[in-house]
Amino acid sequence: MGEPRWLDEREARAWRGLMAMQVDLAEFLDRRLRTRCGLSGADYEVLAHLSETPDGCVRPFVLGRYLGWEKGRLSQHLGRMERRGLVTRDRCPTDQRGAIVTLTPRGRDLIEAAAPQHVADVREAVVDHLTAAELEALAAIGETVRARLAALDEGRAEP
Amino acid sequence: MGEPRWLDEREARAWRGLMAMQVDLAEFLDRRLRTRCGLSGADYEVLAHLSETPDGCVRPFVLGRYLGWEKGRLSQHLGRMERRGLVTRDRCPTDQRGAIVTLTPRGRDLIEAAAPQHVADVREAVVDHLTAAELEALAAIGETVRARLAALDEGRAEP
DNA sequence: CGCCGTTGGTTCACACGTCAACCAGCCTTA
DNA sequence: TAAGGCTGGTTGACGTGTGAACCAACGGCG
Repeated sequence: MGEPRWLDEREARAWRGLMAMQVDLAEFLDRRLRTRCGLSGADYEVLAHLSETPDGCVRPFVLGRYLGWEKGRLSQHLGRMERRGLVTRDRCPTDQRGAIVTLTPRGRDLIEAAAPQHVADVREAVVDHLTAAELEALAAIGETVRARLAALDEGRAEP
Repeated sequence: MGEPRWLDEREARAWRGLMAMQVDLAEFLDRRLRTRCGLSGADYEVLAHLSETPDGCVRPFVLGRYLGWEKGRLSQHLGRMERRGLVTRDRCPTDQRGAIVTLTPRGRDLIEAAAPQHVADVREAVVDHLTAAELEALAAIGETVRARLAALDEGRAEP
């Protein structure tokens, strides 16, 4: 490998901007969600997906694939959410190994109260303050980067 | 409050792009750092800052302010890094309360090996695949959003 | 049918972040 | 100089993420 190619001024500005924004943004959204709705970001994602299914129930492995979570994490998180009365877990009738997660009324109330709040937060912090061109750029950048990351991960799956 | 203003197609694409990129990117960079250098992202930040000081030592509270970390977190993290031989902690001679963190030779070796790797990862994943205009947009977006967040936090500090 | 690899989930040990309580040393000020 | 607030730092309880070990049920194949 040759000598390192450090970032130039423009590149460093963009990179620092991205990283700093990312940290602050995550902290802001999480804090809002936590203090106004009593939900963590993770809770929100789970409830949001659950509330979008026709009958408010999913197989955990489907949820896991959708969220991109490891199964251990999902299992533990669902356990905590169950203890708090946000979801229930029952044995799946058609596959005796597995479970089926269902949104409780309380869970549904919470997510339905949280969702508009959350969108408002997103607007307040980001979306409403960017130009159409910037929104476009953001989407394009996101897609480019994710494509790169997917390509880089390619050579990692199979030995 | 009125009815929620959901995101339209363009806004949702930008938002999802940003969120997904953020998650994947953090995971990628952390994994690279972890597997190639044996460092977590947090380790890297600490070591990087430490290695930039003239004599490789800092007061923890300075480090904490720079990184934006709570002091409890910093204290515990430094404890773990000390156990791993990356830094040492001694009593500060001029302020008997406090400590002074110093980079060990091993810590310096690690960060000096990790830094070029990390920059290469950043290039590989992001910087080298964006246009100059996109880099500019990213920096501008980051600044806009951080300014918004700072303004929103304004009304939170004093009761 | 019975074996065996795969799949869905749980659990454990550990690393990490947050928050609040706590302590010792500093600094002002009466 | 003693009192009291502030500051730098540690600790502990708790919630959360990661990785591996583990278990039971499914499903294909001899």
